[in-house]
This record gives sequence, C-alpha cells and structure tokens, in this order.
Amino acid sequence: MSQPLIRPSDGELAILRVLWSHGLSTVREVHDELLKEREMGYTTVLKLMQIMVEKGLVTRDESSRTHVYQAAQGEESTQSCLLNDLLQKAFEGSAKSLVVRALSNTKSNDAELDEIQAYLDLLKARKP
Amino acid sequence: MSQPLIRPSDGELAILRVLWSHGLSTVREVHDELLKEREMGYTTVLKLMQIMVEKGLVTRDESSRTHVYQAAQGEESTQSCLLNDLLQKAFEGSAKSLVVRALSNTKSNDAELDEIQAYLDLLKARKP
DNA sequence: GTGAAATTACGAAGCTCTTCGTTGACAACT
DNA sequence: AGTTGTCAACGAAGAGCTTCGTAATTTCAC
Repeated sequence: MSQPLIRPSDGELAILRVLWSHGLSTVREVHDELLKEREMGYTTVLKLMQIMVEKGLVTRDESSRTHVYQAAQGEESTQSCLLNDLLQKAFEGSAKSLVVRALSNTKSNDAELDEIQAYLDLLKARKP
Repeated sequence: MSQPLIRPSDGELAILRVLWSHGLSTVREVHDELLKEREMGYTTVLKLMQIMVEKGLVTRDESSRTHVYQAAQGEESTQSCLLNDLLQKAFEGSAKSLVVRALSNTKSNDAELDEIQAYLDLLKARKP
C-alpha cells in the first residue's frame, strides 16, 4: 500500500509546495503563487505539471476544460523521502549526525528547542 | 574567508565521500573505492573529477604524472550546505520540522538519542 | 455568430549530469 | 629500441530538467 515514492526535482518540489498548502489548484493558480517567489512563464509551469502527471507526482481532474491538479503524495512522505536520500548520500546513514548538524546550522529559538525536546522525550519514553 | 560553497551533485558527492575518508587520492584510488559500491568506468570517474576541479570542488596536484586530488571544502560545510538547501525547499525553513521528521524516520537507538539529548542540552544552556 | 481571452498541447532548445570510447603521452620493462 | 601498460585529455552521446514559443482548442462577451 506504499506508493513508489518519487523523489521530485527542485522545480517539481516548488509546485508540490503550492499544492500542499492550497489543495486542489489549476495551473494558473499555481503559476500565480510561484510568481511571488520568482519570474517564470505560464507554459513553463504547465509543462512541468504535465510531466508530473506522467510521473505520478500529481493527479489531474480533466472533466472541466481547466484541469484541476492535486498532489499525489503527502508532504510528510516526500520530506521523509528527500531526507532519507540525503541521509544516505551525505551522512553515511547516521541520523544523529544529520540532526546535530541541522541544529548547529540554524539558530533555533527556545520554543522550537522545547518542541524538539518534547518529541525526544516521547521517543525515549517509548523505549523503556 | 568563506568560499562560495558549491552544492555537489550526487556523483560528485560520492567522490567527495571517498576523498574525505581517504584524504589525498589518485583517480585510480577513488575509482577502486567506488567500485565497491557500484559498477562504473575509470574514465567516468576521471571526467567527473576533472569537472570538479573546474568547479572548485576539489584541488589537484599535477606535479607528478598521476595527479593527486583533494577535497576543497570540508565534509561539515558541505553537509550544512545540502541541509540548508533541503530546509528551504522542503521544510519552509523550519529546522524543527526537519529534525522531527528525521527523528521519526529512522529508528535511532538509545545511545544516539542520548547524544542528541546532550547536544540539545548544550544549546539550551547557551541560551539562559 | 464573431472576436478576444484563456487554456491545453506540442515541440524544440539549452543546460547539467553522467557515461564511456578513443587518442595521445608517458613510463617501465626486456 | 620496442612493447606493454597506465594515465590524462578530449569529444560525444544520452538522459533528465527547465524554459518558452507557437499552434490548436475551448470559452466567454458582445
């Protein structure tokens, strides 16, 4: 029941971000959203999304003239997929190294650290 | 004094891994090492490493006939670079999300969890 | 109905990454 | 000196990603 889980390219990921936060969207809606970040043509986005249909990254409702797109895999699954990939290729599979590097990288505020601590406690409690 | 920090491709990263763990290496040494993981031609590795010289990912000592290569940027810097990139593109810049996802992804053992806890304590202590 | 606007479809071009065959230079051995 | 083996250099080819121009189709306003 687990899909193949495709690793999206950078451009595809940008589109998926929009679909995740906006839900069902047309090409125009996605394009308008992406324009806020950087300049790009409408047909560029269209072409990318058509390819993503073929790959199975998104699904498409063609019943009306303006097609409506939807992300085919969840945000969390995709994050896991990309993270696992990086883990193997750059951290020799050591989740600890990755987490430590991520923490040292960015200045997390206290609230964030507390949330991480809470999750860590949860993991520890589950292993008595 | 901080270099531009180039984001290496997958193939380049595989070569960097060898250079990081083995130090100064010839193309043949890198190729032999990579062969343990997957099949690939000698000239393929050579070509990649030549391109990496042009990009500044590695440096090369050409004084003897068989050139000797060396990684130009450290393993930690490169990890940070790749991690930051993923952070922006897939986690909306939230280090907390990334860390939580990484932790939930892999079954870390107690020792690893303890090490992460220790690092977390360090960060907290630094912010009173 | 006709013209304008929006949308999809198509194809091509440029780029990077990856792969490898061939060639020419150099070295070592006989 | 000639043969053999190793190496760097080069070019080319194929794949994937990104970009966009153009054409074809549908819809809508008038």
